[in-house]
Amino acid sequence: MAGHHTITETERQVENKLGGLPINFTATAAVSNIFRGATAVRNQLERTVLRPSGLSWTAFVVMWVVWVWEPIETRAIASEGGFSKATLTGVLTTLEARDFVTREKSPLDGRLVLVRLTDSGRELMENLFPKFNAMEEQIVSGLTAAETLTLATLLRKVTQSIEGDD
Amino acid sequence: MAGHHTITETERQVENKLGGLPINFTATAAVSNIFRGATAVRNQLERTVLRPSGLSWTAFVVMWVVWVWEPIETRAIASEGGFSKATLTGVLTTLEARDFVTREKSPLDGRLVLVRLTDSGRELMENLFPKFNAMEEQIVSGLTAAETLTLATLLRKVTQSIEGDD
DNA sequence: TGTTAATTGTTCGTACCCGAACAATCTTGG
DNA sequence: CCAAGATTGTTCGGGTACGAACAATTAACA
Repeated sequence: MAGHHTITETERQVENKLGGLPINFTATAAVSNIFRGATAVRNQLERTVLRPSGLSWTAFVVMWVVWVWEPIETRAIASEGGFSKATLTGVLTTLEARDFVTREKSPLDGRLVLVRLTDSGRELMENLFPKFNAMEEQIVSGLTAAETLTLATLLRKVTQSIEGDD
Repeated sequence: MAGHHTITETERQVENKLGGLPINFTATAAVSNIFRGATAVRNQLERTVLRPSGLSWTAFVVMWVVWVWEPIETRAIASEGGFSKATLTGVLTTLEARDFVTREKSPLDGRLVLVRLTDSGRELMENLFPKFNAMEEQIVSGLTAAETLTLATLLRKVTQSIEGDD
C-alpha cells in the first residue's frame, strides 16, 4: 500500500519499522496502484465531465449500460457494472427522479425489473458520452496503444481470477 | 465501459445501437477495467480479511499509512492514501472511536493534526497485515512476476498523468 | 506591526456502497 | 397440487466519499 512515497521508500521504511516482516511488495504495489488509479480516474472524470451534467460515476456507468443494452434487467446491470443490487436500486431511484430512466416489472417474471432510458436520458448520453470518451483517451494518452491494451488485459485477468467467471 | 460482455460484444452492440459514433474502445476498455478491477479487489479484501476485523478498505489504508510513517500529519495521510481531507476526518473519527488511533494538535503548527496508532491499533495491524498481504499475493497469482510489475508501472503512469506530480 | 492571503481540519449536505433481512415471485421435487 | 427452496429487488443501518463553506492558525507582504 503506497501512495506518493515510492516503492523503495516504503520498502525501506517498512523494513525499519516492522522488522523483517515478510511482505510481497510487488503484490502490494499492484493492488495499491489498481486502487489509486481507480480513484484518480474516477475523480478526474467526475470533475471534468460528469459533475457538470449532474451525474456521479456510477450513475453514468448505469446510464451507459442501459443505453447500450436496453431494455435490460436490473440484475444484468448490476453484474455488468460491478456493483451490488442494493447500490443499483439507490442509483436507479436517483436517475428515475431525474427522469433519465424508467423501471417496469417484467411481463415474464414478476421478480424482474426492466430498465430503459427516457428521451432526455438518451439525449444526455448522446451529448455526454463523446466528452467522456475524449477524457478517457486523454487519461491513457501517456501510454502507447500496446501498453493500453496490455493494461486492460492484465486487469481483466486479475478481476476474472477474483470473480471466477468468464 | 464494459463488464462481463467482452470488448468485441460491446463494440458490436455499440455499433448497432449508436450508429457509427466514433469511440476509442481501447481507452474505454482500459478505464473500465481499472475501475472494475479496483471494485473487485476491494470487495475481495474486505470480504475475506478486513470485515472480520471490523475494518473498511479505507480504514485499513489509513491504519497502514499511520503504522508505517507515524507520527504523521493528517494532510500527509490523505495525500498518501489518495482520498480527500473530508473523507479522512470521518474515517479517523471512526478509528478513534474504536481506540485504534489518537489525534493531537501539532506543537509546531496549530493548524496541523498528528496521528499515531494506539497499542491495540498496532496489535491489530500486526495480526491483520500478514493476512492482507497473503490475499494480495493470491489476487495477483494469475499473473507472472513480470506482468505484476508491468501492471503496477502502467497504472502508476496513468495516475501520475492525471495527478500531475511525482 | 498590521493587514491580507493562504493553509489546515472540521462540518454539512448529498450521493454512493454493501451485507443482511425481508416480501413477492418462480422453480423444483415429492 | 402443494410444500420447500431459490431468486429477485427493496429497505435498513452503518460506513465511505467529496466539494463547499467555515473558523482557527500561520505565512507573506507593505
